[in-house]
Amino acid sequence: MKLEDAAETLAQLGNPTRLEVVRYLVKAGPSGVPVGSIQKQLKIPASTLTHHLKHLKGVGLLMQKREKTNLWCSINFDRLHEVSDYLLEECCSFSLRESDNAKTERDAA
Amino acid sequence: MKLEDAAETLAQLGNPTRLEVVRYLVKAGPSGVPVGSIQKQLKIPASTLTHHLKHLKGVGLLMQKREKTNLWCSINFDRLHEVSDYLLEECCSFSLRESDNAKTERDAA
DNA sequence: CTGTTATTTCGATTATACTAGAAATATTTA
DNA sequence: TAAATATTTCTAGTATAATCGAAATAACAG
Repeated sequence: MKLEDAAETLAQLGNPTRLEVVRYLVKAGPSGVPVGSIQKQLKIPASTLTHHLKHLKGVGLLMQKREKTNLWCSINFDRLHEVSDYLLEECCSFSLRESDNAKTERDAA
Repeated sequence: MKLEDAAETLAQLGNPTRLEVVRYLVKAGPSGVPVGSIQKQLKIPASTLTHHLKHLKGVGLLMQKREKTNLWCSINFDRLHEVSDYLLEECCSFSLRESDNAKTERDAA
């Protein structure tokens, strides 16, 4: 994964409204949810939601599939994993050591 | 972790310059690196770098410690883990199922 | 076709972020 | 004190993003 792509994907996740949508889709699971359901459940104006869905789709986090008048949205779990993993690339040897230190510091505070 | 905090943290990671800095710090490990070294290595103008470091510190991703004229910067691994984990919260049951399917398909092949 | 529901486009407002040069402020060393 | 090095503040131009109402389009059901 290229840095530019990771940054762009993270930026899209870094909007409260979009992150809320992403979490809703994560919970909905692989079968997904229609746009309208997201809109009603999360109370996001339709035009605003469309705007954000476009962004999520643009970075490959969102998959869409039409069925009759409904457009079903589902999260791309692989893509989400990919960006999540990117953050911790090359840090594993440290993170183990750090967790111990950090825990000690937290407990002391 | 609250959604707003996660979004804000992800937003800060979603800038190419900052993500580059974060990765540099991740590789640098717990001991960290002085501001000036980041600046020279990544060729980021000093004022721009300070600006971005402030952002990273603001969301708790960056820790700083002064030593003589140098300000040492290190990544907060726990915080990084926290936000990374947040993205996949409540998706495990699905992702496992997905992985199993994938595995099954691989085994069958 | 006509009406109904679902979703998108348009357009405009408002706010916030990125960038970096120049000057200012530490902090140390001679 | 003076000079050297490290980092921050100030400032400002430019760009991009968030928001949402109203109107437009698309897809279907009768």
